[in-house]
Amino acid sequence: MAKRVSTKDKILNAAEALFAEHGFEQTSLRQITADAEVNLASVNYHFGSKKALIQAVMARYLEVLMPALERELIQLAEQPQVSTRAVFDCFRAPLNELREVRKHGPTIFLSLLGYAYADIQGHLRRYTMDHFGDVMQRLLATLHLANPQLSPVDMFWRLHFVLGATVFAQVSGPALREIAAADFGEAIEADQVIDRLIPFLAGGVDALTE
Amino acid sequence: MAKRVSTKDKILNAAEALFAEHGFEQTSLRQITADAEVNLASVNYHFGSKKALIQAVMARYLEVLMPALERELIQLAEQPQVSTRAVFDCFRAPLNELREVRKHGPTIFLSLLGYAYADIQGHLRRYTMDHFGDVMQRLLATLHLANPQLSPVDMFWRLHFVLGATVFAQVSGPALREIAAADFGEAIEADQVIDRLIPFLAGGVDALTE
DNA sequence: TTTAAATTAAAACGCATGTTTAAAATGTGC
DNA sequence: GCACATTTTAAACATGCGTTTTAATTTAAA
Repeated sequence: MAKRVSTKDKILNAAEALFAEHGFEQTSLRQITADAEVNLASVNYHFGSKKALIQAVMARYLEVLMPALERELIQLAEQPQVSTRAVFDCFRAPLNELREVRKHGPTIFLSLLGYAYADIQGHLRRYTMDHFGDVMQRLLATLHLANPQLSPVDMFWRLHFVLGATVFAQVSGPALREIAAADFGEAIEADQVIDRLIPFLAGGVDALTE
Repeated sequence: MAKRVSTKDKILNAAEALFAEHGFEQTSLRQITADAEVNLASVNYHFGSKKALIQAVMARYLEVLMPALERELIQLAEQPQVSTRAVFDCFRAPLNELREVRKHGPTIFLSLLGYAYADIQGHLRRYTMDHFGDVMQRLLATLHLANPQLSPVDMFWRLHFVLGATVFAQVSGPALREIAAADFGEAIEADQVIDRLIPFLAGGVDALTE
């Protein structure tokens, strides 16, 4: 008794898996529709274009993550003391909530975000900026609470270094985990990468300016 | 009296500029040969394939940077004390030497490196790993001198976070500099991004493990 | 100057992409 | 059960890509 899944959802599920593994540009509609076992034309019928499909895939996660992250940041800002580490820890719970979207939601989303950011010139920059813009502003403000000694422009740059390390670690994650397992005999899960990442990021943001 | 430039060099120059701005996959041979004002087929005639052209573009910089970086790292390892910051400062002189290859050599090279790394699945991963492998080992070893309290696998991950932040900062650099200039009225040069980056990286590597 | 090699040039090839079309099939409300 | 809207299907379309081919041209050696 297989449960009926709509063509639209079949496409979204197949697309997000392929996008997370190979990136947006590297994934063709033919691969997606083959995996989803639907007709090629149904993507354009249901979503209009590949661009719109990409945004729909991202939206499923953003609509869960963004309100949760904003909630955490607002809550943190009410504390008398705010540390850089506490700011980054704000991401933990919202990312974990993505598990409700999908089992490996946190990993998938971060991979997608990585590819979205890597696609510098593309339409995704504007799209993600439109959705991330206000949260980024709040992030900057909260980080400034934690590091009042850093100028806004200093914090701007460090926040983007943080983003860079994060999305890059995630995109390179599978290959790196493979290398690490081979070289150090220590296989870590994808989810644990962020545990290694957060202390690094906090240390970088807190570093003294030169 | 215009100086004669060989077709091969015209292609290399046009290709590296387009690659650094748009990435490897996003740049077509037709764009390159149009900019270089040479025939489309000359790329395959002189280089054999687009892959080989990409490698030739990278090689011009790698052949200058790698020996210089190795020299610096060897020299540093002879010191009685090695700090993380000192390790990253080892990159400054070798990167600056790329100015002899081209005026904006350091910036161009880091952009190329960013795209090379972003191209996870591609042939460039193997190519760059082949050329970077031993230097990466030396980097790991030198960083371990600076941070004996970190385990090799910890250092492995942090080094890749470093790489991620670096290449991402460079690829996103132009867009970010634009935003920074608009939001903070402060336009910084591409070369200065690395001055902001190095303290961040050193702080991240030196951070306490959780 | 002649002859052979190296280079440039224009055109086409084969392939993959996103998209559109038009007909067939399915579902839905009366 | 009919009529209409929705969805699925197969095929073709238009475009851009890296590459190859073949001939013309330039260069260099004899």
